[in-house]
Amino acid sequence: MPRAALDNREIQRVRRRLCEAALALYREEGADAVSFRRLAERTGTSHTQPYRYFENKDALFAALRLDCYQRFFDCIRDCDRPGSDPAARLQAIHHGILEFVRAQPADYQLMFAADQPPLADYPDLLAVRRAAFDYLVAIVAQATEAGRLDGDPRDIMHVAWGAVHGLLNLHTAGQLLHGRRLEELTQPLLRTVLHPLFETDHDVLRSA
Amino acid sequence: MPRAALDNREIQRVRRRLCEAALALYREEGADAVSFRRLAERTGTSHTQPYRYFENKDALFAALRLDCYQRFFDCIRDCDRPGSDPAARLQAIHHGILEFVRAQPADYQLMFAADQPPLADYPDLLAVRRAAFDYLVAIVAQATEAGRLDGDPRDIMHVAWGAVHGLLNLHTAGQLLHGRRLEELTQPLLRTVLHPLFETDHDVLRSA
DNA sequence: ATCCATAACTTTACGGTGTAAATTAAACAC
DNA sequence: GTGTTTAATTTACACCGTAAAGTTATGGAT
Repeated sequence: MPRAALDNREIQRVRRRLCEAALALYREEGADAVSFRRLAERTGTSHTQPYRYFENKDALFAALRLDCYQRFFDCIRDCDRPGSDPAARLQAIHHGILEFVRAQPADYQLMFAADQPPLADYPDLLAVRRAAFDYLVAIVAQATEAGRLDGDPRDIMHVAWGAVHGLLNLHTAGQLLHGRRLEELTQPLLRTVLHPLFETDHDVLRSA
Repeated sequence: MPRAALDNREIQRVRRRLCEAALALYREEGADAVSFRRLAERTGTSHTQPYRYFENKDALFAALRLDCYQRFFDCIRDCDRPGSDPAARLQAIHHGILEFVRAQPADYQLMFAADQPPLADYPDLLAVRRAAFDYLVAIVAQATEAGRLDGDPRDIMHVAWGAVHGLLNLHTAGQLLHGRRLEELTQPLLRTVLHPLFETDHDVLRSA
C-alpha cells in the first residue's frame, strides 16, 4: 500500500498554522499582502503547498473570517454576565466589543468587509454569525418578555447591532470626521436605540 | 519650443473617460477587476497610458471615490426640501440615500470601504465628505435651535449617519441575517436616533 | 526645408501574484 | 528490491503594478 495519507489531526494543525501566519500578515500589512507565496515563505514550504489545505485564496480568507467570528463570539460570551439585568448584559457586551475593535481593528474590518464573498456562500461562517446574533437576540428577548422593550427582538437586535456597527465601521476605516472618543458616540446611541430599556436601573436589584 | 503640452481641458476629459471606464469595470466585476491594463484595453491605448493621468492605482481609486462622493452629495441636495421642516428634510434625504444605495450599491461600498487609504490622505475627498456632512449638520442645527432636539448637532448627525450607515453597510455586504426590507429597519432607527424630532408633526405647518 | 528640443506615447522589462500541470520524492505492501 | 500511492516541489502560464527605455509626433529656431 501507499505512503500514509495525512492524519486528519495533522491537517487541522497545519491549517491552523497557515491561518495564524495569514492573519499576522493581514494585520501587519493588509489584505493585499496575504499571498500564498509569502505564506509558504513564512511557513517554510513551497508556494503551492497551501493549496493542500485551502482550495483557493477565497477559502483561506473564509477560514480567516471564521476564526475572527469565533473569537468575536467568544469575546461576547466572555463579557456577558448571564443572569443579570439585560441592560447590564448588553452594556457589558457593548464594552467588550469596543475593546475587541480597539485591540484588533483589522479583524473587525475583515469580518464585515464588503468585498468578501457573501456569507451565504459559507455555511460555517453563517452558522457562527447566526449563533452570535441569536445569543444577543436572546438577551433582548429577556427584556421584551419582561415588558421593558417593545417589538420583535430580532428587529431590535438587528437595528442595535447595525447602528453600533456603523460607527465602528467608520471608525476603523478612519472616516469619523469628528474628534470624539468612540464610546462617547456608541454609548448614547446604544441607550437611544434600546430605549426605554435603560430608562430604569434594574442592574443592582436583579443581579443581586 | 517643444510639442504643445496637453491642454488642461483635454487632460480632464481623458481623466473623466478613464474614471468612467474604471467605475464601469468596478461595478461589473469588483475592485480586483480594475487594472490599468484592462482600462487601457477598453480605452484603446497602451497599458501604461493611464499613468499619464493618475500617479498610481491608489490615485485612480481616489478619483473614483471622489466621483462617488460628489454624486452622493448631489443626491442628498436633490432630495432635500430646503425651507421645510427638518424632520421632513431628513426623512426625504434618508429616502434618497436608500435609493442611491439600491441603484449603485458598489459605489456606496467604495465610498466607505475600509481597505482604502484613510480620507486624511486625500484633502479633496475629505473636503467633499465634510461638505456633505456639514450640509446635514445644518439641518440638525435647524432642529436644535428650534428646541426640538438636544445636544451638539455634529454629535447628533454623526450618530444618526453612523447608525443608518451600519445597516446600509451590512446590507450591501450581504450580511443582513434577517429578511426585512431595508427601510423597515432604517426608518424606525432614524426616528429613534433623532427622537424627539419626529414626535410632533411640524411638516405641513412649517413648510406652508 | 531642416533640425532639434520636448512632450506624448509605446514597448520592453522586472518582480510579484493565483493557480494548473508536470515532476520528483517518500513511504509502505509485496 | 519493485510497484503503487500519496505528499511535496518544480515548472509554467497568464495576469498584475510599475519603472525605464525606446519611439513617434509636434512645435519653433535656423
